[in-house]
Amino acid sequence: MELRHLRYFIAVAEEGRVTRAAERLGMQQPPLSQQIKALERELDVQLFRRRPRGVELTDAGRTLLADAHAIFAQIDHAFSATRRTARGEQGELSLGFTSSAPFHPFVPRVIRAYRDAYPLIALTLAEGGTTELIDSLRAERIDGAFIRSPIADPEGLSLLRLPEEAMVVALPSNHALARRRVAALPLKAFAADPFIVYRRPSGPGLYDGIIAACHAAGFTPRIAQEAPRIVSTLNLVSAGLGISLVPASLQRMRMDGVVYRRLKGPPQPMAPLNLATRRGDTSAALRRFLQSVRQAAKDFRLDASV
Amino acid sequence: MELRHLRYFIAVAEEGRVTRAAERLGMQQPPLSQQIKALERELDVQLFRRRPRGVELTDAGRTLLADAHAIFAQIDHAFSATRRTARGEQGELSLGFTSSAPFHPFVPRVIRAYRDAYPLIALTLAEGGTTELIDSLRAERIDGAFIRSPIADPEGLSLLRLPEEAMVVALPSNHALARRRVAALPLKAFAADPFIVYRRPSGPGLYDGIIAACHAAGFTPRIAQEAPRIVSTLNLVSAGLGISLVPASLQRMRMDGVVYRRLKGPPQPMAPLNLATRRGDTSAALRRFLQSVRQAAKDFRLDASV
DNA sequence: CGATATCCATATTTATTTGATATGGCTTGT
DNA sequence: ACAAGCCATATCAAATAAATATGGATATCG
Repeated sequence: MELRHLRYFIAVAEEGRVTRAAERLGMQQPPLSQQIKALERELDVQLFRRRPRGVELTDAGRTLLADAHAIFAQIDHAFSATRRTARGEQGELSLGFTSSAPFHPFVPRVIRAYRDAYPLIALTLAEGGTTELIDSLRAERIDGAFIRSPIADPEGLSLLRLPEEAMVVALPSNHALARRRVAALPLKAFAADPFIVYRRPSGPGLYDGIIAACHAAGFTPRIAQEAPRIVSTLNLVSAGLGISLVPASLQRMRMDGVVYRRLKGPPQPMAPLNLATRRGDTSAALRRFLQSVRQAAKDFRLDASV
Repeated sequence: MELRHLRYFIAVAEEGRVTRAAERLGMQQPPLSQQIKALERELDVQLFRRRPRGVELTDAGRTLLADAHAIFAQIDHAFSATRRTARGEQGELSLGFTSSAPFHPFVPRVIRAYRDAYPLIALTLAEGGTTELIDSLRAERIDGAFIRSPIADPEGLSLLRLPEEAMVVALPSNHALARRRVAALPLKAFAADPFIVYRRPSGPGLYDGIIAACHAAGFTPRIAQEAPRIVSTLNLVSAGLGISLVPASLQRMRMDGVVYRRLKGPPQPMAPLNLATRRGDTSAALRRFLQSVRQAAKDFRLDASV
């Protein structure tokens, strides 16, 4: 059985005569008669009654005709779904976030834009630690990950730099400098404070940037604690264990006992934002997402410069 | 596009290598590669990524694979539905009844047997006057009709005689003979009574049989009323307008003011039962139904003789 | 590290199958 | 009775699918 048989069958059934159906199909009558007969032979069912003035569907033929239309409709559907998938307009995309990434306004903005542009993509979002995200990326459990810092071993991965943001200092609210109602403080003012830093088990994280900024400010910070995630550093600050430098967008996370102050540079330590993907990932959905990300980054910088 | 392309595509997708898929399909590798490429060209979509160790589905290919299975499932379904229809195991059948027919135990029995044997046939049942039923039959609104009497113009129709039943007399309950608690009475006892007979606008109906029986009993009945349906004669009997002869099965219709008495023949007037169908109706569903009817008639006569 | 095996792609030839042409038989309407 | 319309069959031509032969790329093994 081939689709040709069904196509011919439909034409004959609808026209009621083989000759006219052959015209409609752009062919001659005899081969059409043969193909219809071949279909009947394969099904072992008489589909038409041959009448002097044409042919007439049998009950069985009527049954087949109804289903034949449905079959072609389904094939059309399958084809357009396949094409949409190839164009990246349909399918699935899994994205990961490190805990602080969603605070950066760029991230929710690009997700929103992408969802609006490609509503047929089923988007899966997952939060996780940077190391875990990179593993998931390599294992193809996710297709992209918003992370802060560059990664130690970029082998096979590709990193897209996104707009970075300033860091601010998070102080316990009973800190001497927290009482003063100033908008910004120089980094050097915290030379004596214990620092709580975010450093993941392997790799640099934001750690190096902070140390470097302190050095540039003329002191070596005293590291009191290390926390595995940026968000958890705030808990330690709140407990009064020290101060911390966190991305400015974290200020949206209001927390009892924590006060934020901008840093009056230079040096102005910055928190990067990156999108990690697999190098050589051919997924069209991802390709579209990267387009959206690049566009959003351009728009974002434009907004910021205004 | 032909189904061949989809068949080949499924084989390659499932095997993961063209060579092995070709073996499974009983063909060589090069033509298979070509057909896959032809499918990709028609869709204008890359379905596989060629790898050194085989081929790998793209996202678009995965989409198509899922749908391809569904397409073949639907085709299988269409084919078996067509075959079932051809065998008369699936489809539709419309039957008509004259009002008194369903009282004859044969009729519900054969309907039940047929429904049990062919549950996939959607059965439509309709009641109507004999003339109306015959018209419906000719117009192909129904496929068969259970009627009592032979029909005037059997042109193009076929009549199957079914087990006939005795007629009984229906008396008003205040009739002199109704008071006497006898099981059966001779027809001659009603020589003086006004008769209510069933006669349809055209054609003989049961009328002729009744008249003939009376003549055989030695009198000419006095016709007081004619009623268009057998059942409505009972209303007239109940009203005391006369007596009527009705099929014995009508006794199941208990009616205030009506008493039934068997007739002590000879002569014993009989009520026939017939199944009318279109001559040359090729419907397999009808063919099966006629089989069931013939079988049921055989069983019925066997039961009666026991 | 070179040799080999594996696998897919391309080119060419062969085989199959589809479609076209010619023709005949049947039914209906004039 | 004859002509027109329609489908079936037989034969021939064309298109297309499949087979064979071969080459190129990449991993596997000695």
